[in-house]
Amino acid sequence: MPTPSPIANHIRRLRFEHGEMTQSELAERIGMTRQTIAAIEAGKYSPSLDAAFRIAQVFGVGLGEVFQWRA
Amino acid sequence: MPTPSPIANHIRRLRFEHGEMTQSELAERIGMTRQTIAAIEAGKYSPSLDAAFRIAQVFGVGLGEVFQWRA
DNA sequence: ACGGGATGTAAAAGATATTTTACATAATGT
DNA sequence: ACATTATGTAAAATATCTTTTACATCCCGT
Repeated sequence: MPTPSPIANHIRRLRFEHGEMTQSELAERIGMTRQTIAAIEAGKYSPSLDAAFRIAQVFGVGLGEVFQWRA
Repeated sequence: MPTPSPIANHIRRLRFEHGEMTQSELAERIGMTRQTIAAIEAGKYSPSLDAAFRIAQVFGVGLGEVFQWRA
């Protein structure tokens, strides 16, 4: 299991706020797999900055509105 | 050599705006190596979100003011 | 009760990021 | 001229992220 990250995220909320978007849909739209979305959403590890940017863009918000740093 | 990333950054400018901070100093402050800073600064690959957050915090700005997505 | 869609999770393989070690050059101060 | 500091860069090893494959449960509609 990957190392837990000190980064909180609001992916799940954003998904539901955007038409009940499913993990699979989100994954497909940013070119990643469902498992990766699930892991990031669960905070199992911190994603690449690239992945983070693509996720934020799907929701039309800035990085800071998806991921928050606590440490 | 790592893959070039579609992410632009302003680390170098920010370093100089913050007391001519050196790559080594920045690296030390965020617990990474000088080579990693150099590679990120040169856009050789996109850092982890964790590294990105730590860099932004050193400069006291948000992620978007350090890294910008173009793609 | 059954089937399908959404999610949780895990192990192994693959890809990418980061460290370590090492050497090079340019700029600066003495 | 010499030493020191900052930076560029590279190869190999290590760590971390991501995919692939697979199976599990939960929930909802029929």
